[in-house]
Amino acid sequence: MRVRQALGAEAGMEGMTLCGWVRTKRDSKGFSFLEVNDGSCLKNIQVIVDADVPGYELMPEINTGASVKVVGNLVESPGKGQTWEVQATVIELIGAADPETFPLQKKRHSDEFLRSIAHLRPRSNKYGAITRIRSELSYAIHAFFRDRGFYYIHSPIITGSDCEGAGEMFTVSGFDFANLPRKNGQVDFSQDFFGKRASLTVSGQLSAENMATALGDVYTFGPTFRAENSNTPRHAAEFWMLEPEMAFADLSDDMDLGEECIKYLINHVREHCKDDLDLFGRFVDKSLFATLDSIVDNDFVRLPYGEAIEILKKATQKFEYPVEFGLDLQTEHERYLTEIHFKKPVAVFDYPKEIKAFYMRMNDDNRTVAAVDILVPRIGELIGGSQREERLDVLDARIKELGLNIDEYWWYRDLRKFGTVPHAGFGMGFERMLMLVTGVTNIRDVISFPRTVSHLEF
RNA sequence: UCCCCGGUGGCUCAAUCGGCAGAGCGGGUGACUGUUAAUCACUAGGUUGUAGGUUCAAGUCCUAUCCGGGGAGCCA
Repeated sequence: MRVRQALGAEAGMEGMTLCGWVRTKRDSKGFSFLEVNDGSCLKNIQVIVDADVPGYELMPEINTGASVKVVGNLVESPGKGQTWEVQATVIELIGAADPETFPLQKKRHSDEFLRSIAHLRPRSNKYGAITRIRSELSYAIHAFFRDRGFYYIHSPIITGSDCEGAGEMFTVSGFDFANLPRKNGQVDFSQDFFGKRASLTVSGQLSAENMATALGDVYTFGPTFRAENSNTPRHAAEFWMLEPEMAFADLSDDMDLGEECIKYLINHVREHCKDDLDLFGRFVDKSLFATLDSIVDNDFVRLPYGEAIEILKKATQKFEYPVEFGLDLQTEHERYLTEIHFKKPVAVFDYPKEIKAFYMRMNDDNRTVAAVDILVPRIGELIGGSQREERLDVLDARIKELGLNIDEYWWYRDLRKFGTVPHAGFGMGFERMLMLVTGVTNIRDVISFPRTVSHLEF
């Protein structure tokens, strides 16, 4: 039986067995209290071990961090603070934890220290809670899209395409690095495993677009990799991204989907992770629930980029970076829009073509493209999406205009040659969604084993 | 990559003008027949990130370097 089930019991029971890790022990003369946690929920269960219980002689070794097996009876607790407790009939020490070297105390630790013991931090309340919420949020993504008839597709992790167009890539190679084959001074990738240079994917979008032209509505949800030297609390070299793609859909459909998705995910974890989420509302961000309520209860603002520029120009606040049509919005501008001007999520759309990718659909004005960024308070850009350019001639013109090698895009162009359809999609950073939901401010704390610049431990 | 702040016991921090390195928690030992961050008593624990330098004297000042945090850029 797991702690979660025991604590939710309707009636007492005899002869139950629980396994878990000791969070704390309180000794008295003749008996001990153990707080046992098994990871199934935030709460511990209190176990009373009397001196005559078999195994009591090992109590000096049953310390914080030790794993134990408890056989006993679930009874109503006479003490305050818990409904149920376990009166042990047998206590078994499975694995001891030396109290002099076990690093987790029952008192609160700093996030920085816990990052240095990432292998043990899931045994703390906060990181156990994050891990459970992360699991539930993943499930919610599948539930949301499945309900709407989307198919979950698996885009490749290894890609031979250097045209995904979303940042620096990690090279994947089978070469012996001490002895790289070279040709004309350059590394000769034709001799490598794939016969060409291979990389870790930065986005599943092109695959998703491909599959949408056959299955209609699809989504990818998996790891992506960026070799960018960004050192911030919002970036990791390996992170998970959700990328839906809809056939026969335009930018307006895309914004609808993004808004609906964000609200659904928040509602889902609020309903299914109450205890865990409550910890964040109390200790991590006191305004968390007010923030989440305001996101769920209000319509997102839909703001053309041109109007966003006008609002920023009229702002009394001084910005460090210039505001001008044609320039990208900086962090300070995004925060002004979401946190000061509108005080809620803002979907900025129709960006100048110069600052957006080649595959985004050209608008009739010929100077903007059908792109959207959904900005949320504190996090900034949570979703980046667009309607894709489905007209072959326009796509080709953009590829040439940007000086890209058109031959590389042969299969992507084929999708426009054969039964092309308007389609749209977006990418959502999964960790950023988790940060929004929990109020956690550092991405390293919503990934169990974060990979960031010069950090590859655990 | 750039800018700012920090690094003192296992953890979280203090140490005034450059003048005896301290506390709480955690650990150990003991007390306690229902505890709840248990309580009470006693106790151990330090080359102040590292390498140089200035000084009668450096945790404190200077130089370099490493690590951590925050902000920015890049982006999700």
